[in-house]
Amino acid sequence: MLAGVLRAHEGRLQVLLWQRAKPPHENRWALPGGRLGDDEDVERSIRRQLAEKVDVHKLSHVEQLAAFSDPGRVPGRRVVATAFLGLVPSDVDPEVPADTTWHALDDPPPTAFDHERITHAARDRLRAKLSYTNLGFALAPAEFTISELRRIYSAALGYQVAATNLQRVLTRRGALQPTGRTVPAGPSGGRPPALFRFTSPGLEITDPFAVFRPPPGAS
Amino acid sequence: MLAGVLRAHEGRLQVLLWQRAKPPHENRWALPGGRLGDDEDVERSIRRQLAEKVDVHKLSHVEQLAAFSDPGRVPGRRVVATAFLGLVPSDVDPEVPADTTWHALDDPPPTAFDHERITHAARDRLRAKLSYTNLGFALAPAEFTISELRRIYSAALGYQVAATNLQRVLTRRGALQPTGRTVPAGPSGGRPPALFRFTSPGLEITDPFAVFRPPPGAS
DNA sequence: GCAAAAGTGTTCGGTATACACCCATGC
DNA sequence: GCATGGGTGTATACCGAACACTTTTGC
Repeated sequence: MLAGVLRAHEGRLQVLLWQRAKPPHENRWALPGGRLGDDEDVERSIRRQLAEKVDVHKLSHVEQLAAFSDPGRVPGRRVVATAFLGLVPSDVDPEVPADTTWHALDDPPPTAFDHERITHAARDRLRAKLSYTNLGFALAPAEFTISELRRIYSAALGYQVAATNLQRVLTRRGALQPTGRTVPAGPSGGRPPALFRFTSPGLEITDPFAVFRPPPGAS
Repeated sequence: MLAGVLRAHEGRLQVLLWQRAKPPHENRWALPGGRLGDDEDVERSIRRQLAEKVDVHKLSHVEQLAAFSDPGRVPGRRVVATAFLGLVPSDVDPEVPADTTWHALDDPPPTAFDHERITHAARDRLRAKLSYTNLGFALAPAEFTISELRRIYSAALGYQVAATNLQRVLTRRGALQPTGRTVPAGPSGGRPPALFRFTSPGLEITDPFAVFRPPPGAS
């Protein structure tokens, strides 16, 4: 039970890590997680584990990645880890324990065990789903300007996306809604940006990439 | 450790099930699987388990689906199952034990535990990947006509796909290659069909559905 | 007025689909 | 020759990317 908890912050993607105080891999940085309890399924369990590091209510999305099971992944008796992707909106800065901090994904500290691989799996899942779902809602504040959203998507994807197309694509898919309100312009002037929100608070597939599509009438 | 082993057969999608001889869920049909050994990772383990039911060499593809962990999914002590999708080409008919047979997915027998849910997860994964990868290679024989491939895709997807578009899309993506050879026409005449093969023997993403694409120069 | 930032209109290229048409065989 | 199934050419619709242009503010 391990989670790669990610957020977009200051133009970069960050992952939540805690520093191990004891061997093995003393002082290395590890993903939060813990053992599965007898009366919970894996998703409930990882949310419980994460509650100790991040306020659960700050977690905007959690999903299962895969089981990591290489017999040599940790020293000693083999441990199978079910890995998760967790997301935190960019406008909340949850309280975290003293041993725990955010680290830029592109400048990682020394990590424990196979946790860097798991972090990469989390990042790759996020990037893929940003393209064909409305998963951006989990990284963005409840309301935001297109510029802010552009920064978030650019940080998460690792390259610049154009605000024009971002707005158009998400709007056409019905994922984005104007609130009708605007926000004052910045210090250097400019037109005051409009505020938008995501239409749905939950994960939806907005681009059913299905080629070989079923005939329009079919279910 | 459970696997939904699927194949396309006679226009339908089938799953490999064995009939339980003992309680719980006596006489119900279950997915093949078993316990994880200490010295193997989950993928190696499921291949070993499946070797008892299906000749491993007949398995054209295996991939992890997810962990199923509901505390009530099996009676008694909770068991976490890591589920897999397995695929068998349509031209091989592996020897299977006496208690084991293929069942049409759209006409399932009484199944044990949550195995029908897992079967559906396997089917959904297959359908999704047929659209944006070359995964068809795992369902098709090594060489095939477009008509045969059309039948396989139609069976797997659950609706009719047009041979014209199937050929064109897979060819444009570079997934399909003509062998240059043809096969005699059928009993009712007609032009002798050409034989094709898949370009790559392994899974490749042929349609990077990425919207918000990176600038062409980027990695 | 001018610079700056936001947002819209328009064009273009690529891809999937639909459908008409041509091809090669058995009888 | 004709029916049958295989394969190609062409037209259409849609979507995302790029870029020019307009709008609205601060100074």
